[in-house]
Amino acid sequence: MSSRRDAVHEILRQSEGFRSAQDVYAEMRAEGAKIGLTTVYRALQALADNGHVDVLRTDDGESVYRACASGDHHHHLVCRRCGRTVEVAGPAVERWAEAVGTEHGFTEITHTVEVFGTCPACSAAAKAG
Amino acid sequence: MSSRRDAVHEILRQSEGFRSAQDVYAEMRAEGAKIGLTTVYRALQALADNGHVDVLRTDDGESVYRACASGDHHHHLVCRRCGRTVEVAGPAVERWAEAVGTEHGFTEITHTVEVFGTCPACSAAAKAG
DNA sequence: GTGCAAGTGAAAACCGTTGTCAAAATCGCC
DNA sequence: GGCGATTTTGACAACGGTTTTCACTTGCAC
Repeated sequence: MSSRRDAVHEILRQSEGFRSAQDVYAEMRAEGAKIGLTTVYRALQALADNGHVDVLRTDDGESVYRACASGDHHHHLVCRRCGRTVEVAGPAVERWAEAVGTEHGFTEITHTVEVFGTCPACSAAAKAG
Repeated sequence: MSSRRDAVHEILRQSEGFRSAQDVYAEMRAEGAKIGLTTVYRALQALADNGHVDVLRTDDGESVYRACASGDHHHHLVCRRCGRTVEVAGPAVERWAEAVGTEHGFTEITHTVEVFGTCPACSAAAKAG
């Protein structure tokens, strides 16, 4: 229905890593798209609600979004320099989280797991520079 | 040196779970302490920098702080209702994160892992209510 | 007491995000 | 195609947590 939402989704699909709302907005405007910041936020929220994109919070409280290949539950290995992201599955971690929770009598266990590092390209660049 | 910072630290020590800066500030004022919000923020940042308290971000972007018993690396099992927190160690998770990173050629691997659930008291209360 | 560095806090600035509301686009129906 | 109803859009204002600013106070050395 909404071409704007699709446009936002498309930007994320073309991105290697997580992008912030402001970032997506800036890129769309730079490409000449006529879109408002409000609409970008709404599109991202809607996409996140439908599970079409993954959301996480950066250390400084910004929400960042990514169109992930897998719709299933998975985690991310994110380069802290360039933001490039690899989707990773971790059955062991899922089990561990569940076990830790039930062990203490907790129910309805959920968890957040993110792995950060410096990707090969960036560590090479750092060494060269 | 600063008695204010100690006071802030003390509030956290007496708390069961993570507390927000505003929350700590409100409590101190309620107790009659003469302190400014600015100072609370500064104290919390300093404590976090020195590793005396752990920090994490809530889903709505607020920073929350906790004085943890262990100075070592550990994770948290947090009740999503009352905020009560249990410190948990997860050697398996540490290894998994490291392995996932190196497997993709990433270096300087770090990770964030938090487990959320409903604690026994809160799930009992929910059932009763 | 004097001088200086560090600490403090009220108020303002900041910044990402969310709400408001009128204009514009789209849909359903004839 | 025409037309009213509904949805979407976006400029702008508000919001809320955090950070900065800056003048004032406090503690310490001399």
